Amino acid sequence: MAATVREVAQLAGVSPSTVSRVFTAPDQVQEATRKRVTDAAQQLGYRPDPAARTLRSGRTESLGLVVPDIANPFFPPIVKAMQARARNHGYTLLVADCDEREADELETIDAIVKKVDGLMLWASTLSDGRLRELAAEIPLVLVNRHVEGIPELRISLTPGISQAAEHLRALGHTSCVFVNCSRPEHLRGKSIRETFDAQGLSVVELGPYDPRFETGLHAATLAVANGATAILAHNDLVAIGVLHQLARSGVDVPGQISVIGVDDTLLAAMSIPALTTIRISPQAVATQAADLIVETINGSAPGRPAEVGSRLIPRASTGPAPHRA
Amino acid sequence: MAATVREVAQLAGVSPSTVSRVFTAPDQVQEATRKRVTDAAQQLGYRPDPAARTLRSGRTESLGLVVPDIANPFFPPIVKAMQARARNHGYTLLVADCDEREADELETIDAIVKKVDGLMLWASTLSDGRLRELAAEIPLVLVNRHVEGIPELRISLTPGISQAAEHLRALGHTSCVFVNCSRPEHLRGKSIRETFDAQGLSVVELGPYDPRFETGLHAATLAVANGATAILAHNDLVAIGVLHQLARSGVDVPGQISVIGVDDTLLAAMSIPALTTIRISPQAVATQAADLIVETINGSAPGRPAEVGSRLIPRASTGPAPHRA
DNA sequence: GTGAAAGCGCTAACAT
DNA sequence: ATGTTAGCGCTTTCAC
Repeated sequence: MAATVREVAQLAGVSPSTVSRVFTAPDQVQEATRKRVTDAAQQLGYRPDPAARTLRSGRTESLGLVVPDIANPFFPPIVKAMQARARNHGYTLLVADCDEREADELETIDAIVKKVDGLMLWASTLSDGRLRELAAEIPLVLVNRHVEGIPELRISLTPGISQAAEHLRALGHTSCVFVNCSRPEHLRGKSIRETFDAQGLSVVELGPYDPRFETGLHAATLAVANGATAILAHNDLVAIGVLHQLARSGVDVPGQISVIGVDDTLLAAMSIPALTTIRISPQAVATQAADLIVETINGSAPGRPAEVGSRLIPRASTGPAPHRA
Repeated sequence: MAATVREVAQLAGVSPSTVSRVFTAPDQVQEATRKRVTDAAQQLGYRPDPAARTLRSGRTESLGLVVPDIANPFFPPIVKAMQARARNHGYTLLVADCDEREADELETIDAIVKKVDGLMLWASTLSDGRLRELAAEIPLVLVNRHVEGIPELRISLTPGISQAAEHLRALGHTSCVFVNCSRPEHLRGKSIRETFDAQGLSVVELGPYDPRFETGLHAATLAVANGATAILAHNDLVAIGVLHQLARSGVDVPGQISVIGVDDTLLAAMSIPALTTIRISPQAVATQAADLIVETINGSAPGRPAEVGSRLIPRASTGPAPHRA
């Protein structure tokens, strides 16, 4: 069961190095020899020991991903896709949840740095300095965070926001509310204001709040009081909160108010009415991030940041603006 | 940065063994010596190398969890809680998604067996024989699967189902439909029939289907044609499908039909109307599974299977049965 | 309570 | 194309 290279080598009548080669560089060993080794390995149930391999070679064949909250429905599809992509590259994915807390993030990273060949940090809360230190220690990729000199995957909501603005304008809306739950430095608010302005839509920004269901409840009331006919929420979760509050208040969606979310989590497709939302492709994000970290590990990372876009998924929660009373 | 025990030892004026002890059995070394070592380690930024440690000690300090589909909203809260619990025990959690396919499950397990000290398999599709082989190779815990002689965590829906039956009876329902998506050997159907019978509720079983949203759409139509006043769905996802179809057909929930789900995923709390569901506590599941695998690793596993229960979470999708026409 | 010595299983450098 | 040799960084006897 716990066979070693040496035992396999002996049974196959070759040296340990040859056995090693069969598993790491098969084309360096002759067909016939390779077969003998493979057979011997099979017979003994040999599996290379990753720890020994790592110790000797310095490679773990693992990639680390640190996310703020894996219970956030946005992440599981990304994790799933990334795991598949990592495996294509020959890596195992090690996912760590740091529970949205900075102290935990450091601890979480510490717990896995030495176990992986590269690290992907999602919206890291660490300081620029710490991140630079980290990048000096291990190949690093930042998602949704910019630090000069560190490889980065940017998720751009701009296309989706433009499409949302066009969509709303085409439906005759003029007065919108944006429920903001980003930290100010993210500028999501600014970008939305500019885009909507360009389409001749007025936007009142609410917040910043926490990106929670209850925020949606609260914001819906404010938006109604405000006389808005369209609400763009920070994400699907908040949008669902908005939907709930509107349903509770007897406000018809989309008859009286249109609602748009962000992320296209499964919540969106399954709400009633189904939620119009801005989709960020989990596959695209996962693939790009994985590819980028692998390139970084190989020293072949391109200088410019990778980027994934977004697009509007129109569903039933948006419709024509109501006629003026 | 990449300091070793030897360097730390030298700086602290002690032997490598002492440095090792400071990190693995601190109470075996004197206060003063320990302090010298800790300081030296700090100064050099020393972190023990997990690969070397594993190679020498045979312990990886990691736990593996294999789930059928991490994008299923049932799992992320469990993964999150389990990661926290594992960390409490001093372990890192390695999660692997096998995409509901048996071939992938073997491959997935293979990819991580040698990297963990113990393995938790969720609803494994492997044969009893394979699982026994695996259990001989590595400490193993099965969740939602029974193989004689292998430690097991059982998730019992019985309490939740009883409560659901009582709940429906109290509301005056008599004619129910159960949308089954389990494989027959799971006996979920049988257990529900017996429990509902005992409460004097008639149950028509539909299926088995796949546990998908669309199944709910389809089942809703059948249930209505059937004249049922209550629908118990295989899980929340299916229940939401039912809700959608009913909304589309103008059937009022809970006015005309009551709907109950299973799992209490975030979909349940967020549907409109909010879904009455049978909750399985992710914390309980995660904690029990993690504790069980740790006990198994330590050779202190109890003989009898661990079990976590369930309970009904009444929300807005259930109400009094309509009066007979 | 601390040190010296050995070696976990593998791969990389070098030799052939 | 294959073998020989050495050693990755750590923990674990076994002495003292």
